[in-house]
Amino acid sequence: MKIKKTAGSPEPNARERLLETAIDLFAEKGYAGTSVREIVEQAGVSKPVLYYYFKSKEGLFLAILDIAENLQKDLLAGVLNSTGNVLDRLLILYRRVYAGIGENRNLYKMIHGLRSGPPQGAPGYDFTRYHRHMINAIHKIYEAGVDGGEVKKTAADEVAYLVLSLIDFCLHMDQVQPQLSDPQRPERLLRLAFQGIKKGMEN
Amino acid sequence: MKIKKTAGSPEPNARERLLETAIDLFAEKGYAGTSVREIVEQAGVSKPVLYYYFKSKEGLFLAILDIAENLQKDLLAGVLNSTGNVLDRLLILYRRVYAGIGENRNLYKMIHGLRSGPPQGAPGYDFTRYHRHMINAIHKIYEAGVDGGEVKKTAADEVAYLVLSLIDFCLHMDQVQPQLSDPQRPERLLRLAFQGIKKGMEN
DNA sequence: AGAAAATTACCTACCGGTAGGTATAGTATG
DNA sequence: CATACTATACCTACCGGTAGGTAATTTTCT
Repeated sequence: MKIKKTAGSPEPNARERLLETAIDLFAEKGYAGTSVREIVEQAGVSKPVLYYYFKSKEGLFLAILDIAENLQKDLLAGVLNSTGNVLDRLLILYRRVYAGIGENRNLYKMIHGLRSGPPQGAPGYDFTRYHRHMINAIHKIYEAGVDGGEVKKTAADEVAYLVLSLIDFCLHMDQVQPQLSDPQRPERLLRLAFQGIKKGMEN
Repeated sequence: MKIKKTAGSPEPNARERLLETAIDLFAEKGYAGTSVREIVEQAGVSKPVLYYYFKSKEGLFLAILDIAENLQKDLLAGVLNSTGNVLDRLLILYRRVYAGIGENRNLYKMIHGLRSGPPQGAPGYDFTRYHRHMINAIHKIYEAGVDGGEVKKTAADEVAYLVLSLIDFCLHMDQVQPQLSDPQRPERLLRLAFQGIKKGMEN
């Protein structure tokens, strides 16, 4: 009983290749800017194969987004298992996210582009979910710090926005201006935000 | 005789209408997602009119970006004429930017989408210029504060990134999740960043 | 066990429709 | 009459999607 076809079969199957190729192309040129012809050509399959596995260009697109959301869910679940003080845990959050993005660069790039840009003819999809998941995670970490008396009790919401804003910004920089990017910057900005900018706050 | 447009011609001319319509559509659906047919139809002109004033879809696109950059240049020049302490001037910066965006919502939306997303088949254009202009302005404001002994001397660059990150983030929210947006948030976040998050930093 | 039927996984060739862009012929005004 | 502007009609290339077929595997029936 064969497990798969021709036991060797080292190359990923057509479905897998289509997903990977589509992620790359959508990330690079956007949804409307990428034709199914390009995708199937670069994936080395024929057009109906795409329509066989996903039933349309939109179906392929949505399958990719499904993968992405599961990745984020798993990642954040892992982060929330961490222990330590607020700053440490926020840094863990950032590092894991950063590492996750490094492993799926183009997937993140694609999401990022669609999250902040026009739909480009792509099917309706609520991209704010990724944002909400992040805010929720930061909120939980911060609340643990409030309970432990480590950080100010006030304005947990505001802090979540502040933290996410600088993480988001650094990831954005990394994406858009990699030559100016610096993986250490979020850590510095987080410390800066913790200590305050004003003179006399040197701690 | 045909009653076309009478001498007065109070309505914006075709060129103007094309620009406005294109901004709206590019903002809403992206560059690749918008066809020249849609643009000319909605602008109430025929296709060759577009090719007469701008010589291609790309030409129209670049003309819009030219307008946008001049708007930003003028706005930042005005902000740098302001006086006061660092926080006040940063708030002025934010408020002017926010007001400017309010007056040209779709123009900003279009830039924002292209700045953080894939080119969508749009002609090459360095969108990082907008970012650089902002960083420069914040930097100048902050340096004035350092000279006046108002803020920490260290890490002027980092502060510029911190400030821009939260302004950017709030504008992004305003764009992407207006229901969660709050024009007052940047002001609160700026104050929070100035004072620090850590307990004992209450000022 | 072995033939028949169904399912899986892919192909070539082509569809109607629309994309960006243009050739040509006007009209209005200085 | 020349320049600026606008309309009709049309071009080719490419778009997303499909019709119809096939080779190979798996399932069902006897």
